[in-house]
Formats: sequence, structure tokens, C-alpha cells
Amino acid sequence: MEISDNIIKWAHQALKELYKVEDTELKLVVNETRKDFDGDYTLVVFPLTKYSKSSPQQTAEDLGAYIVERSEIFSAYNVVKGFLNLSLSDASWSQILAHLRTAGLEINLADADETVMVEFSSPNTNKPLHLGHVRNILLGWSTTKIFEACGYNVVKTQIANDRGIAICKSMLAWKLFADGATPASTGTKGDHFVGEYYVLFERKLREEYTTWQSTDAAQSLLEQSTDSSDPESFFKSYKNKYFNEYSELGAKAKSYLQRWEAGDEEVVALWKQLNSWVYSGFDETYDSLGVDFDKIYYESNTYLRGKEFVKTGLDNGIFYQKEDQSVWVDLEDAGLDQKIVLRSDGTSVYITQDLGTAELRYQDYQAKRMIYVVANEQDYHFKVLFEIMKKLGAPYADGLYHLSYGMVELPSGRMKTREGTVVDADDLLLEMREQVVSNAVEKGGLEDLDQESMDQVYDQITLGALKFFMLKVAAKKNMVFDPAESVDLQGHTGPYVQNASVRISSILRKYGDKARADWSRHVPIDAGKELIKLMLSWQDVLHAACKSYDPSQVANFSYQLAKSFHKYYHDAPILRAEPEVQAFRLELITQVQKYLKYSFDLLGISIPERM
RNA sequence: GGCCGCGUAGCUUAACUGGAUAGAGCACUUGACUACGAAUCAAGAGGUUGCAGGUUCGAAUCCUGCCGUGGUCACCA
Repeated sequence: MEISDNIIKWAHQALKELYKVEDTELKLVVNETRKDFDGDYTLVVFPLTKYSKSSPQQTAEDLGAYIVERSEIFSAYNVVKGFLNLSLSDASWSQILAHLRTAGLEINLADADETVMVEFSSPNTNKPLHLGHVRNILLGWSTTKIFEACGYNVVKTQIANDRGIAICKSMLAWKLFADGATPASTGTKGDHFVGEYYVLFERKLREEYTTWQSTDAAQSLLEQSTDSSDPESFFKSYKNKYFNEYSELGAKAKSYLQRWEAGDEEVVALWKQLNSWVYSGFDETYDSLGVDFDKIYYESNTYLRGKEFVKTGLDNGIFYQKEDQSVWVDLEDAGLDQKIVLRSDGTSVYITQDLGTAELRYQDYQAKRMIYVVANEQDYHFKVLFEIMKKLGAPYADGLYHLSYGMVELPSGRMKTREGTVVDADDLLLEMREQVVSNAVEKGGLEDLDQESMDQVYDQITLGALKFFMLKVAAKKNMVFDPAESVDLQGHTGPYVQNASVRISSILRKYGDKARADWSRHVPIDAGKELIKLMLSWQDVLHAACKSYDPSQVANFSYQLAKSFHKYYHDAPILRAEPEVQAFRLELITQVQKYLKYSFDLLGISIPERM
């Protein structure tokens, strides 16, 4: 029972009878009526005047009279300019409520047995997860829930970037300076432990570099440089080259990388040791965020893949080889550049690996759709990747989607490792939880719960606050994360929505199992009508969220519903109402809670019974 | 500099993808708790939707050009 579809159907019928319009494809727009006008739903008639050959007002009058006379659910209409406002009849409200009791929360947008793969998180294994990862993880998780709700089989995956120079830096620093320390011996979470050695490496390297800058060799390089007279900026831009050509630490780290690629036993064992520490740390963080994965791919297993792709691409003439043996693809006809896909020494580059991984995943799951949740700094990379896939004719090429999201910035600007402004995921959760506990203690009311139940409620509120804060903003926008504001539990927040449900639980608990009167003839107050209309729009919201890969639409829905409920709660006494009224209201808030819980579940947020 | 995003109240943001007088939250001012739970509600103030053109019945939304801002332009990942 979709009201807007219903209106469109009537409008088409009216157009046919009144104006002999046969075009059933004609696109009509129906909105919910704005609050300042009478009515529940509004049909925009401006585009129809070319058929009616009369003014917008007259056309709307004609359509309104036609529909109200014949339809049972609309009892009145009014016209403002070219807008036809239709009002639902008194009798239809309880019918719609009855309908909502059994209406499905899920929809089906998928082909039979259609699988979609969602990649998210995808961390480097040399340091802990931070705020940026949190946005990624929450977006990815909610996306999987939304696709499941739309009938897809979903495979949650990530690629662990577990090899490369970064982890080698941590390995080397640990080897040189740790003196055998472990996460267990120091009481440190594994990923933080390894991260500390990465930071230590960078610090030692900086010290080494500073010392080197005053050597004769460095000074003569500075004098020879033409593009920069200022020593500070010269050495800043020279750092990479220093690392690669002069640095002792750099040379050692690079030798680790080479030995790793050669399968050197000692280095591989060290690498495994550090990574295992990191994974156990990540697992804790994922666990406290309430997320998990079906399948993890490791870069160390896949980074050599993709070469067969390059070969077929060469055979098909899609790629070409330069004299130095490097392989390239020309994407200029698609508005992109020429891009290298294989180095002159025959080794893979980043994109080669992604080509191979996509193919591997397709072999594993036959998913014709793959969603990559990756920050927008890689927009260009994914354009190139998808374009290459198309050229290669991969059967899943059209189903590849980059769910690009904006950077998370702090009020002071972008997070910078150098300046120590990176917000650690675990620290953030702890701080927010402290705030939640202190608010709850001040507010009181949970004293009779045992410690375990109380802890669970605190966790639910903490995660509700964090997840809602991050998911309410449209993914592609950069967002400003204000730690102070994020722990605010009032206003446009997760706890505000949770509180609506908690209030409903409280009423239902107090009412108990007593029998309820017949409510089928009751007509709700305005705030109740608002709730019914909102719930009726749910399937459209879910549809749009899925089509646009956008959890923020679900977040906005739940907030709207909670806000309308809080008003209803204020306007409509329930336990003190007459039996018939009471029964209607109990049913209404039962349904509201169902929609609140379900929409929040799609955001990855659970709702407590008390808070 | 080329290419790709993004500019909405002091701050954080929404607007059903072209529809009515641009909605909310925070902060600010004011009112409502011997209560179905005040993590709430109600009211006030706050806007030339970066600027200038264009497209049409109608533009925050589409087009063009500026301005600001971020990202990206490696045989790094």
C-alpha cells in the first residue's frame, strides 16, 4: 500500500478520462504535503497543463474532484497554485496502521540469489585504527546491512595491507630497540604495540636525517640544488631521496623488504609475529565496534596476482609494452591518462594487484557487484581500475562501485601523524564511554541493574552516539569530527533516537499484557498522523538508501521518526486515555518502536530497553 | 597548472534528485517536571543557499564563468 503510487495511478486514470492522455509513462511527482498547508500528500500538476490546456489551478481542481469522488482513501482536496493537496479520510488512518503491523520492513531489489561483495576497513598492519578507519568501517557495515535488507546475499570482506615498507619499518625498529618486549610483557594492545615501533622508527630516522644534514656531503648537495635556496624546504623535499639513497635505517628497512620478498625465513618469521599481534589488536577493536567479516584477503597473498591479466591485456592489444618492458594502458579515450600496469622489472604495481584481487573474488563468490568502501583520495585510482576492467571485458565490470567518502577532519584541521593529532579508534571509544557513564550516573535510574546489564547499556549508548554521529552525514562529504560535540547526547544524536524507543518500552512495560480494546474507528491526532505517514515512507527510504549507497538516509529517517514520536509522547497521553484511544496509541507506538529498532539495526546500532 | 569533489544560519548539517514561505541540531534567550522517564517538549532570534550570468511555469539542485577550499596528478600503496 504505497500512497504515492496510489495517487499516481488515480492521476493517470483521470488524465486519460478527462484529457484523453494515453501516456502511462508520464512521470508524476508526489510529495508529502508541507506542514504549512492542509492535506497529507501533494501532486504537482504544473507539468500537466500542456495536456489539460487549462491553468494549473483548474487542472488541479479537475484532478482533485475526480480523485476524491472515486477514491476511498482520500476525502478532501485543496489547490494552492499548481499544487493539489489531498487529505486522507478519517477511516484510512486505522487501516494504514493495521497494514503497518504486517507490512514487511525489507524490500527486494535483487535478482534471484544475487550476491554483492562489500570491501571495507582494509587497514595497513603497521599501526592501529584511527578515526578515518572508523568512518570507513561504519559506512561499510551499514551498507552491508542495507543491501541485505534489500534482498541481496552480502559478503563482507577486507584486504589486509600486510606487506611493504611500512611493516618493515616496524619490524626493524622492534628488532633494534625492543629488546624482546611483546604486547604481553608490556601489557599493550597488539596493534598499538606495533604502531609504537613504527613511530619509533620514524623518530630515529628523523634524528639520523638531522645529523646527516650537517655533513659535508649534504651541504654540497644543498649548494648544488637550483630549485631551492632555502635549506629547510630543500631538506624537506629531499627526505624521500635521502631515505632511499643515504639513510642507514632506510637501507636496513629496504633490505628487510627484499629479504621478505625472497622468502627469507628469519624475516618472514618476524613479519608473521608482528602481524599476528596487530590482528589480535584489530580483532578487539572490531569486536568493540560490533563488526565482523566473512572473508579476509591478504595483500601478501594477492600482490603478485594480476600478471595474467596483463598478459591477456597484451594479447588483446588493450595494453602495450614500452622498450624498457614496462606495460601500459591508454585510457585517454575515456578521459583518463596513460597508466602503468606492470613495472619494467616485471613486478606488480598497486593497480595490478587490484585487478588480480577482483578476479580472485569473482572466482570465489561469483559476485557481479563489488562495492569498495575507500576514501575519496583514491577516486582517480578507482576510475582507472574500473575502466581497465571494462576494457578487459570482465563480466562483473559494470557492477563495480567505489563508495567514496570524504575525509574526517578535526576542528583544528586534518589529522596529521607528524603532529600527533591522529584520533585513535580505541581511545575515542573509551573517552566517549566515560562521558556516557558520567551522564547516566548523573541522570540516575539504572541503579537496580546488575553491573553486567549496566555495562551493556553503556556500550549500546556509546556505540549509538558514535555511529549515528558518523553515519548521519552523507558519505561523500568531508566531515568535521568534534570530539566534544560527539559525546553530546542531546539533540540530533543516536541517544536521542534510542531514548524514544526506551520511552516506548517503558509504557509498554507498564501497560503489560492486559487485553486491548478495538481501535479500528479511532482517528489519530496530527502528531499521530505524522508518525503513520513516516512509517509508510520507510520502503521508499530503504530503496533510495540502497540505490544511492547512502546510510545517511536511513539515519535521517530514524531521527525524523524519533523526533515525531517525542512530540507525540508529549501531546498524546496513553496510559490515562480512554480504552479505544489507548488501544490505538499503544498499537501506534509499538509500530514506531519496530521501525526505530529496524532502521537503527541497519546502521549497526542496537537499542536498550532502559537507559 | 590539468583533472575530480565540496561551498547552505556563528558552528554541525537536511532538503524525497527541478517543486510551495530552504528544514533540523548545537550554542544563545524564554517557558514546561508532586510525570506514560526532562538524554524530553514548546516558543524566540538567527539565511541574498560563495559570486555573476543562463536554461523555464519554477533553481540550493541543471549549464557557463569566476572566487574559496580539499583531494589527486609516482615504475608508492
